[in-house]
Amino acid sequence: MSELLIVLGPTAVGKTDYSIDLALKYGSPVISCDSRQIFREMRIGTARPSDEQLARVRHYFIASHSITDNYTAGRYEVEALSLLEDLFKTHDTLVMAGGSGLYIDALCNGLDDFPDTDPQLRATLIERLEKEGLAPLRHELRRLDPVTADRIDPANRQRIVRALEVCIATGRPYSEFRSGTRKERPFSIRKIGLTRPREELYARIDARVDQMMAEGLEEEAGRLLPYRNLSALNTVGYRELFGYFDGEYPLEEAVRLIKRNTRHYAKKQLTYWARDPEISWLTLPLRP
RNA sequence: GGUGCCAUAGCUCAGUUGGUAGAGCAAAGUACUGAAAAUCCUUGUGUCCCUGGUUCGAUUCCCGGUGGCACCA
Repeated sequence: MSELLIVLGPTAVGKTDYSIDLALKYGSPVISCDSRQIFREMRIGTARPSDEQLARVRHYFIASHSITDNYTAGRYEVEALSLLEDLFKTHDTLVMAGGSGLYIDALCNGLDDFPDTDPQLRATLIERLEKEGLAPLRHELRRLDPVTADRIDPANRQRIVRALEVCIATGRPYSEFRSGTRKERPFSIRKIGLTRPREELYARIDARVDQMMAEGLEEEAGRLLPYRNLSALNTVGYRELFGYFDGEYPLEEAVRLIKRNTRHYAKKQLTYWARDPEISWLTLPLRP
């Protein structure tokens, strides 16, 4: 009986407006599924819904956590699931919206039950990575878990560190935890994918970046500069401005890079979802 | 009007001592299980400006043309 409608799509496609309309239609709040809008310290650069939009419909997981929380997809799965359980007591249909593919997958199918790992362990591994390079870590992973070592691209340091941290923390290979089974959810799911012609999407991205700059993205990024090492700040729109603050290039180059990297991000999102057969795609018309 | 330089991928250019060509950027495609707006991987056929000549063979050398730039009048 209970149904979850998930509005997904590339950045700047128009998810916010669409999901608010849908939520109003069903009397539902909007549950956000966005790994960056979740942070209260990041408003302009993440294109958080406006105060007017937030006033029209109750939103969850918008500005609800701090960049210092080290938020993860695993935590989102737990928190969002528990929220849904609660809301389904009083709603038949709930609307979720967001662009973070891994978070959506975590919620729909569940992540495997990896044990918690010590953040200190990851810090140690990253330190080794910086000092010794990737090769020793790759060899260690091959020794501890050849299956995963074969699966991960040899140059992908982030995923090698992650797999290694699980192997070391548990004493068992990372691949042993990967069951590949989907978790049952006590509600049905409908995924609605929003898309637009590529050129139109890119034009919207360019326009939105200009808009962000006009709203004071530079000032916001400057305020967050002391936190640049947090993974939350490893985000399009902020990292490019940090480079400008460092004197690596002029401001207009930073803006060009933000536009380019946002386009790349949108394309990556489309690639990620292209293989998901559960999505019903909807090509949005030009705005009147 | 004269002289010189330039014309090669969407852009900026390199190159071929004559055997149909390759970098950077842009772009496109791909992978994805607790950093995911992250992190990785792959992809260059293009009338080498046009006509004619030399040559077995011309994008390359030569004549002429067209366009651009610079300098001189």
